[in-house]
Amino acid sequence: MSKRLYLIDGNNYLFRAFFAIRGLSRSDGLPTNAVYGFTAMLIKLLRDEKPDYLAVTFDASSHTFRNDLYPAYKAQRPPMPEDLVPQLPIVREVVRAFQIPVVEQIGWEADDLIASLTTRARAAGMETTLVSSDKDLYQLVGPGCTLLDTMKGVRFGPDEVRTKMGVGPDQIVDLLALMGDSVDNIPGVPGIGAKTAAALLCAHGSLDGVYASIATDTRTIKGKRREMLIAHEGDARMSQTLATVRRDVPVRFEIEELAVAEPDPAILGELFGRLEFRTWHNEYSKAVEKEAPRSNLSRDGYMIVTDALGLAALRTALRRAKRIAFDTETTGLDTISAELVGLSFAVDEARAWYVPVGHRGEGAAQQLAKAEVIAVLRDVLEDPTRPKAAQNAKFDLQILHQAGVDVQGLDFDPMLASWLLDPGARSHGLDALAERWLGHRNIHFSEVTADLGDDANFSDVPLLAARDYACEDAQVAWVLCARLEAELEAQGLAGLLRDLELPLVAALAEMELAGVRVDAELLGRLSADLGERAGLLEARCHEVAGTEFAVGSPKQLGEVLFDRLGLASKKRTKTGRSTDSSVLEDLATEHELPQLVLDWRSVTKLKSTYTDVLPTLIHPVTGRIHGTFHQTGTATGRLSSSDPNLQNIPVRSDDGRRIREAFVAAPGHLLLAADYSQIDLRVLAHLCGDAQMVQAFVDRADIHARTAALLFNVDEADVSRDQRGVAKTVNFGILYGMSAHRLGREQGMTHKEAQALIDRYFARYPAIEAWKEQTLADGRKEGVVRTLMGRIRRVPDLNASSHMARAAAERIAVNTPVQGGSADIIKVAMARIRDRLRDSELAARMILQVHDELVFEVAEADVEGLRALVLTEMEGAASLRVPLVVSASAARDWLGAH
DNA sequence: GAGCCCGCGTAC
DNA sequence: GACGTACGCGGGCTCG
Repeated sequence: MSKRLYLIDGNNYLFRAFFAIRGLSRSDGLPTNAVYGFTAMLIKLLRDEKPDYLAVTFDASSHTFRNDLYPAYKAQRPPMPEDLVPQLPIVREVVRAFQIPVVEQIGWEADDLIASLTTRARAAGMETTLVSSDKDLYQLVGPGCTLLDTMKGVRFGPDEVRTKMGVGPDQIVDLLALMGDSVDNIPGVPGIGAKTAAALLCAHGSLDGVYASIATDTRTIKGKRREMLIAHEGDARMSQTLATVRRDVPVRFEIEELAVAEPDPAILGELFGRLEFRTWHNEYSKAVEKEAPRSNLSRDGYMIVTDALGLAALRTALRRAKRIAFDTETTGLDTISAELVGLSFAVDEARAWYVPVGHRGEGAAQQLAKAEVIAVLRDVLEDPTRPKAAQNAKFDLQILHQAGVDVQGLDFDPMLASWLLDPGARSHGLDALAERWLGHRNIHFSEVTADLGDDANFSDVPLLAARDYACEDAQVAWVLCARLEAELEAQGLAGLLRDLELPLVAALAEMELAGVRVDAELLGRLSADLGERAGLLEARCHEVAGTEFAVGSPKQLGEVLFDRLGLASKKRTKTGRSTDSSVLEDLATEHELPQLVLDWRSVTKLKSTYTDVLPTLIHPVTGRIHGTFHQTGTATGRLSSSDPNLQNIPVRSDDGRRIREAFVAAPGHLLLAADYSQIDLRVLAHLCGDAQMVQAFVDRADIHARTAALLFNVDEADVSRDQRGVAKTVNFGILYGMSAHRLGREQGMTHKEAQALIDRYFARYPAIEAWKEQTLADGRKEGVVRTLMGRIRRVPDLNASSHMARAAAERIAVNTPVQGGSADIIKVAMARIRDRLRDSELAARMILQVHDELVFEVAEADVEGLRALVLTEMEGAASLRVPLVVSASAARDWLGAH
């Protein structure tokens, strides 16, 4: 295939970009619209067309031979828009940053340079593409030369030119000579436009043909038109010269110098940063990071196992290893339906193996059968005395479980280790960890799957590429284990990983695989009901507002409430006036609309987030919903949940509770829900050791009533509902660092009263304040706060100079030991329950965790057996200064189990 | 039109 | 701005 040269008509594109994109400028006011549009074109061209040779041409000066011939040439041009002028040098800078030659020569127009380069390229056997929309350039179209309008996505060959202009490329000059060009101020012949000119040329072939015929042929050329042609022959002849591009300019570039070079992403990233083109800035800056040198990890020790001998050798190496890092490659991320494609193992920094078992296409014939591989490696994988490690081991455990292997002896997981070291860190992915800790850039998944089709997966990756990718993951995981283990030891976190987080991995893996059964029909009925009510409420909102508006748009709602109806805006958000529920509740006394909006929101929230979505997440194979529990999803030590989030299923409102009813047990089974009573306050009581608070829990008192009694100096038996409510708010407020301002607002009291209440709270529970102060002092000194079981969270802002940042950090520092301590406790319980269930005869599975609650699915006959086991393990998960109390009950559905 | 941020609301 | 931890929806803006 011949080489392809692309010549960009710089001025043409600059002007088009300028007018196509309006109002884009840098924050200091420098206009950047034309630069932006031009750059977008350039990037698109490079990506879509992948030129071999490329140059951008510009007009270098306003005076050319055409002005000598005809001083008025281009004289009518309006001056360049003043917003475009400062962008000219910037565009040149962008082009240079892309390593693309800028071709411009004094005394020549870009068109002449383009024509001359095209001529040379044609002689060299190249294909030229002119990137422009200028009709002057149509004359160059022909063999080996087409014109591309990237903005319209149209490529012009001779046929397209003929269709558009009515004449072929070789007649374009004569066409322009006759019709003229008002933009360039080429006179042409008055009275002859595009249509007439084309018709004349069709009839007579060329300008010369037209004038040769004029004397003899009075039939087709007659009247006024004939007179004008004769009178303006001079103009026509001159116009012809003006419109003809020169193909013989001594352009100071050899074609070879126009070869496309790889641009330096650092330069581009920096330039785009200055221009405030954020997306490109990020993209190229990221590319710079990716180009970081590979570390000294070697691929020399990567092996691929495709025969029995190799497999036996691998088995021997694994049996001799102190620690095995392994990884699974699969057809997808859905662990229910994903198929095992290959296994990789590393036993030290140098040696790694890849065992393909499920590749298709090329090389598939060589690979060992999955059953054979599993048969040979099973005893190593299932041997609890052989330490094994894997990045995000939960996934690999699930995949291997589906393949019939029950992995034992999980000993390390870099992802969990990284999270324990800094639970606030942005990413704990293998690639990020390799960069951060080893300065090593991993082969990215997209690199090995890049050239495969849309339906491709890892099983389509060629064996050698798969070997490198998979072995690297095992190798990097192995090295990270060694590195992070030392780090954990140094920070006193190794025990937390070993005794708490790792034992939890299998529990979570099994929970996710178990999934939860939902009643799709019930959800469907709920959706329909909610949808109907939403429609009625929306119509009523419009009616009451006196206008149609998007009820779900806080912006539009704000306009209706505050501008149209004149209600008072009480609260601001970063971008406007708040319409959140507290505001609407306040406004509800003044107008009917706020309450209608609140009702609409509640109904549509339930529908769009739960009843519409949950049925779509039912797995086709199991008929159940398999959410994900993230072990590294929070900064405090809690789990998080997604797809769906099973930890925020409604329970507080009546409508919400109907959704819980849709979470049901399988036939013959029940759901048992067991939840800790007041676990956060118990942890707080334990941490601070406050005598009063500890006594309240030892007495098994109602903590909120007891607090109210202390706050209001009444007998516990005489505490009113309101008093208990206030005490409850204060109890929780303390955990979160609530301000007196908010407490007052929520409880309808003055700021002063609220402050007095908080002061009295701390006076009654004096150790709480002392503990807070101690926690903050330790935090300031060490930069971290700790939970019961030694989990840490970094809180550098405890020493921040900004008052607001410091106050926020202080709330975090106080809340984290409490929230994290509760998380520690339930995690211990989960791991123990999982182990005990495994050894028991009970037909029961743990299926959900909601921070202080565990939900099990259990055969009806085993409910009592399970309840006893669960209560024992949950209440015994930690021994605190206060008892842990758990209540558990069972029912067909989750709502009933409370 | 995809991707992202924002406001909002659900849970503990 | 003012209460900690999450996830996820729809609206709407930016950028492509």
